[in-house]
Amino acid sequence: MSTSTRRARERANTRERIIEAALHVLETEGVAALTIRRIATDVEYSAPVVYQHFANKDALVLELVAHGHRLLLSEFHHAAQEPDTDRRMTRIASQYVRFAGEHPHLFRVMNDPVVDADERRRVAEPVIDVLKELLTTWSAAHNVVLADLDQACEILWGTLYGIASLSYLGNVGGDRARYLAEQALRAILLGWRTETPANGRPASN
Amino acid sequence: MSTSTRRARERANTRERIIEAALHVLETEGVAALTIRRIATDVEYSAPVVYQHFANKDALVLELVAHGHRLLLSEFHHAAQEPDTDRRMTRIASQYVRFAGEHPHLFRVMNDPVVDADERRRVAEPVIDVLKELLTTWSAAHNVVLADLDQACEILWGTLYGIASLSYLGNVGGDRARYLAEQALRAILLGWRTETPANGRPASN
DNA sequence: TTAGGAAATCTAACAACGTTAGGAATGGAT
DNA sequence: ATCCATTCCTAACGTTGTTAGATTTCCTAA
Repeated sequence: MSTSTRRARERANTRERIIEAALHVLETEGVAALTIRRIATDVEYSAPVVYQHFANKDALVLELVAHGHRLLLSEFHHAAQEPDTDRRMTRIASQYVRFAGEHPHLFRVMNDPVVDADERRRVAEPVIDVLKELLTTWSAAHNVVLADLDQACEILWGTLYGIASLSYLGNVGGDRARYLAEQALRAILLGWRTETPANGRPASN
Repeated sequence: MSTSTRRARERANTRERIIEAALHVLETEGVAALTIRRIATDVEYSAPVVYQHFANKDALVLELVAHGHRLLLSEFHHAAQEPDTDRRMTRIASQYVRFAGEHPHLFRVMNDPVVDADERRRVAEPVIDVLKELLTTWSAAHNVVLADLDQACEILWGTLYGIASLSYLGNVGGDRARYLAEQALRAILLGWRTETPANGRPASN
């Protein structure tokens, strides 16, 4: 009995070590260096051992994607402590772009079509929920009635992703991208506020 | 003499056939099917022949990316014929997202980090120039003085790319993405207009 | 017309990849 | 001490991008 639990513990442990090794390779050397053999070497095993813990490479990468979203989520939670509703939004935007700049390779696999669309949406959900929550309190604070919260959130999410990609694809520098995200957010929010007259009629977005 | 020009013509011709075959494979079967051997087979040559026309696979893919941008540019030119300045902007936004939906695999390689960042920026330039031009006439028509045109353009470009990616990554449907892009554009432009008071003082974006 | 040489093309191979099969070692239970 | 399941490794398969070397094709020049 006790031996079987120990074995399970060891299994879970090496599984975790594989994920950590993969994450380290990805972050330090990029997606091209992320090979099964390389990971196996780093954890001092032969390549097939990896397949005892993950069905295939995509399943392992999915774990990295999930880790990335947890990381992003924690940074969002940190940024969400800002009391001012408006500054809170801009800080979220800035933080998202900063994340993309600080973890470019991770950011890449987090938005790579090779990982299944449903799985990707699933692991990204908590992050989007935070955005949705912040957007709700923001609209309440400004008496803005958004006709469709999901839609507004998707616009924000898409916009942030696009501008973050701008830097990650090398079109603009990281600092500028952060500034762009803040300005884009400001413009969008201002647009929504303007669409809602003082009497609080639902905006048509 | 005349034979050498004929040879050059034949060379250019097979080069073009390779590009067309590659484009066809990419659009119909996706990036995974785009292999050198497959392309060579389709043009009825052996694989090494491809390397007489392109230094490596990336150089060939870059040609597809350039083609994609030319295609996008022509659709932009078509959409830019809309006389109304505001509708022209929304049509551009809509058209961009539509392009991503109709050419998903092409859209993917057009924004793939495997192709060199400088080259990618270079082939995308004409498209961005159209966007910049449209943005200029729009701001003039509305007496909006944008402090930094490049920045405004980058925000637009990033936003459109982000929302197009939303559908291309499977987060939202194609029709909804097009609508989202229009709404995002509307909000941003409205935000910029609001930032510029009636007297035409430069907006702080 | 034919000998020579450049250009074009093919076959074969290399290294690296993801992945699987089959056997050897390990180690707790009877 | 024996058995059996788990763990692990070596070897291999098929595919990828890419290159070397041989072979064929075809124009040029004697």
